[in-house]
Amino acid sequence: MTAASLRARVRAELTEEIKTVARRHLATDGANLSLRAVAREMGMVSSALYRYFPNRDQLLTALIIDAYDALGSAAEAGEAVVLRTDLLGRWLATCHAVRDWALASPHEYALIYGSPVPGYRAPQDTVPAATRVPLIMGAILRDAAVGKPVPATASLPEPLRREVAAVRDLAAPGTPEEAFALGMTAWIHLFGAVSFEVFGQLNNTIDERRAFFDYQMRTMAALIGLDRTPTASGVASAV
Amino acid sequence: MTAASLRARVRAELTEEIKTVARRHLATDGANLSLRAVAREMGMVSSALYRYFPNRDQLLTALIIDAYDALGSAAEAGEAVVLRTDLLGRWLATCHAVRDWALASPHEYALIYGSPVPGYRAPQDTVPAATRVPLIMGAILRDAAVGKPVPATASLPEPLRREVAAVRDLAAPGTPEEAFALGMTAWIHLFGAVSFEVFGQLNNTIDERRAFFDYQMRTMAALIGLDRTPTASGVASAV
DNA sequence: TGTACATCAGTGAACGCGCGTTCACTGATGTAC
DNA sequence: TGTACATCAGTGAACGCGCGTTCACTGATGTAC
Repeated sequence: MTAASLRARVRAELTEEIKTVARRHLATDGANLSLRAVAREMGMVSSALYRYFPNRDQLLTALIIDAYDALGSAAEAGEAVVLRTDLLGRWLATCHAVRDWALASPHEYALIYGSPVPGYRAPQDTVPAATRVPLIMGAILRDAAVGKPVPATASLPEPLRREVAAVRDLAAPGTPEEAFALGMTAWIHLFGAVSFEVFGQLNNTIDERRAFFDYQMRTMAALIGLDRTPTASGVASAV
Repeated sequence: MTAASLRARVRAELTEEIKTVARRHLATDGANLSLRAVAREMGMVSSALYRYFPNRDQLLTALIIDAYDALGSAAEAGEAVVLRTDLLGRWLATCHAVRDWALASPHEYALIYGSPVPGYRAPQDTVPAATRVPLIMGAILRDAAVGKPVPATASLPEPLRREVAAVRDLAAPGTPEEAFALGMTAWIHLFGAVSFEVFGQLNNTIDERRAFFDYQMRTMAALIGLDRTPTASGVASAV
């Protein structure tokens, strides 16, 4: 390792540390994170942070991308462990991994799925990280669609059907629009259920959070026609 | 009207005006609303606001209660117009009223269904206003349940079943747990779908927002077994 | 009805904080010859 | 290998703001006798 790469390495480590400290501050300050507080905690003068991030918004953007990536990795890891033929298991594993991550990192979850930060506009760089969870679900949908009839659904008016088809082509090519539209509904439900729980809407109502979530995800799985395929023996339990 | 009640009346009007101005400021400041900015816009000195609200948190609380009430009124008004026997129509009318209100008042919506405000803890006074929408849905569920068999659902483990039953007793007494659990799922989906749209998760994905929402709500309505009852002729269109 | 007193709304100054960002600078680390 | 120069990280002061809340006060409105 040359001396030059040592400096680069220190820089990379400090950049990571700034983000770690900032992540912790999300808990107290929410999205109106204080650069000065972060600098203080790092034992630096506030202006020093400008060597690492050009301004507050870009630090926020970095945190957002990291959050999407952490969530995506957690979901991918959870899903990867399940037998490929166990579609229901893969589905539930994905959903529970999303929920588990959100409960463990509620403020990062709020950053990406909560109310938009006033005055902040997320740049396009967040997109690839943000699509990781939808892509997992798309893959499951595609596997589920092979050799199945087109499901009966509520009607999809023509312009909507075209938009659904466009998304389908990215996430689950070959899947019928009807099946994919149900899949998008389940995807929205997943985040709706997690947000409800993480943001406190279930307080004083349901304490059996995990069971309730599992019930909902199974309900949606049934809606999109997932089940444990009987040809696979010794199916891994996903939950 | 006596002179005393005149003073009281002016006070009530100013209290309303403060809230109206504060509501407008939610758009720029989000939940970290500035009292000084509100006072400035009212042409008052900031300390004068303390004659009307003891502190910033209580002003926020008042805004939250008002938001829940506005949403509740909108939903009740939308639903009330539909023929009582048209259960699907009542359901869709409620859902669309919620969505319409949220799109018209996105920052107030964020205040009540977005990420929690760091450092703010909502007091119990918000509860009655917050339950208005669930109560409408409960009434529809109850009407839908009469004379129908218990629906088949994913399993409800015993402790969860008991909690669902407790909520059911408040919102839709007499409804089977299975039907009510599906109803709660649909309720969560409603707010999940609205949040997704209002918080921008559908950007660059689906532009046919209303059609997509309608599709989803119909899908959930089918899940809980709602349909237009054939005995009612001349059913009012809810959407 | 008139007057003395109490209530209340709004003022203005102050306390004690906070913030993001810029800028000229020092001194250490790395590079090229 | 040694030296001159360039790059870079971090400092500290400053700019120009912002904030919630308290407090003693003035003057108008309302109440009781």
